[in-house]
Amino acid sequence: MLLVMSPSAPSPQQPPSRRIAEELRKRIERGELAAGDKLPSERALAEEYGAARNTAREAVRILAEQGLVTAKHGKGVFVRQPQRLFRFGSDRYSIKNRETGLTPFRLEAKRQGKTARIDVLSITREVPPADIAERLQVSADDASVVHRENHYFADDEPVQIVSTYIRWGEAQGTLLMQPKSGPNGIYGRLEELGHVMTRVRDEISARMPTPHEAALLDLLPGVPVLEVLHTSLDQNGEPFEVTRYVHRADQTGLLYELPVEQPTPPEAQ
Amino acid sequence: MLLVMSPSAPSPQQPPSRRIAEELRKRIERGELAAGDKLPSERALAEEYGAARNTAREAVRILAEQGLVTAKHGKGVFVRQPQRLFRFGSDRYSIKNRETGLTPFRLEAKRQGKTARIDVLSITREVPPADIAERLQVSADDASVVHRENHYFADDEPVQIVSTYIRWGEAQGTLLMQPKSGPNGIYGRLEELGHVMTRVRDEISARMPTPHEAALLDLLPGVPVLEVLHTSLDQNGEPFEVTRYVHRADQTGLLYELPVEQPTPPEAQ
DNA sequence: GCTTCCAACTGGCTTGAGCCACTTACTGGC
DNA sequence: GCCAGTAAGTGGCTCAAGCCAGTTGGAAGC
Repeated sequence: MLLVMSPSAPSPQQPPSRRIAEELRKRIERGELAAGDKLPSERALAEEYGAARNTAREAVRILAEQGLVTAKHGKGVFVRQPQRLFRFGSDRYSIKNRETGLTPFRLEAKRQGKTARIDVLSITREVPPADIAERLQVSADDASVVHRENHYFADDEPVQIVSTYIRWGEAQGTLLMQPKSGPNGIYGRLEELGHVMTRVRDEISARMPTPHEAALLDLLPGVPVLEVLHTSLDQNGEPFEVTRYVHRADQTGLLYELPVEQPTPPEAQ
Repeated sequence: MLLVMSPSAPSPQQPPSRRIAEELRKRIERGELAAGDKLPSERALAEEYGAARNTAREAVRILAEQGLVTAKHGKGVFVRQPQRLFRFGSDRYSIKNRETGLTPFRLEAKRQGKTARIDVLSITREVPPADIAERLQVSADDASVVHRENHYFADDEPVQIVSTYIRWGEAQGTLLMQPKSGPNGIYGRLEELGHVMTRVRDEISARMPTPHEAALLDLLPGVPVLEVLHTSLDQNGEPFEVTRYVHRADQTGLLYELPVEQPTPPEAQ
């Protein structure tokens, strides 16, 4: 039983909304529509492609989901500007940076000519989330940690949400419970408690934001977040502090520079 | 002129589709709908909330965009399973791993009980993209590099797209132009050329996939990608190889473990 | 028992209509 | 000159209806 194919339609039959989205994507990639340019209105697109407005609208939604364009209510749809990434380097943990008296965030902001702002949202004793408890080696059933939540801004735009967890037993009654944690910040206090930051472990993942995070970070549709689960290890290899960073991925990136372990001579340590 | 507010509606007036999406999200977070469970059908949701099917459908779309649920044509909409992350550790560059004879990817796959497959897609001389040329310190106007494109699979599921760039001048006529690049892979050959990998620099960002990447990686809506731009530096601090990794973020993560630079004693080296 | 077919379910996508909210520029009054 | 008002344009969102395409399970035929 043979079916004769219609001689037309050599393409794999895409639905109209996707076809329109792809056409627009090509126009953007070819530079016919540059960053910042306004796309034709939904009604204009509909007419141009002989489709309903909803179909044109769906095409725009697809592009927005890909992070290519941004709609502004009452104004139009615009090609998104590729943002200069705010890089968080692995030297942000470097102790020598403390000598400047600036936190790594303020340092990086200054380097990029932006003003930094850090809001201390809360400092509370809490029951830790499971992943935190596991890494900090504390109980996930008791209020075994202190949680410091900070929000970071560059030029008054929210950039990252930072949640730091420290053992309650160590923080209790110290400056670690205060917004102003003293010289060299919390790492200064933790060092006084006998924890010298010797190694760090950063676990990195990416995902779409929760609605709560999207609101806090002022995120547009189609922008994921970078999540870094950071563990500080002291001179004995013991974890003494765990921090969860949630970055907006359209404005921030990470940079790790590290030495490569060379092969050990046979039989030697 | 005073307006008397209707005594109801204390909430900030969310549109129905978002309200439905939020209700469903709460049901999932409360565990009433567990991972793998099937949501009510679009038609059922519409009736339940007294809305049109399109509105219920929009609610489901919002959840899919957040990566919470996945629609399967003809079957239904299901709560997404949190996947065990395939972790790429910073020791993947460690030379001591070469002793096993396994590439880091095969090693990690074995550790997780999965079968690894690596497809060599192409090995071609090319004009490098601007970001690559800058990092490899070659011309972005000539065909100055060799581009090796590989696709990595775990249990036959695509996991990452890897594009490695090497200087054409060094690769020309060597095993670096061959799919089987000999003992210890390309790093073995590059070492013979006098480049001992001494430091690495990884630049990490997250974004939504292009349609092309989404197809290659078999990505569902609402799943971002992790992009790692990796530069290998030799004993002289010179870059000799740059690789772009594109990971699917729902199944992979990165792990960096590194020593913290201690403060240098004043005036000493 | 086996297979084939079909009905009823699922999501995928489009249509065309309508109302709302935000933005902009122009117009008219003062 | 200034300001208020308005009209026209934009996206945001919903509706009701319809057809298509996978999926599933049971009924009918062999």
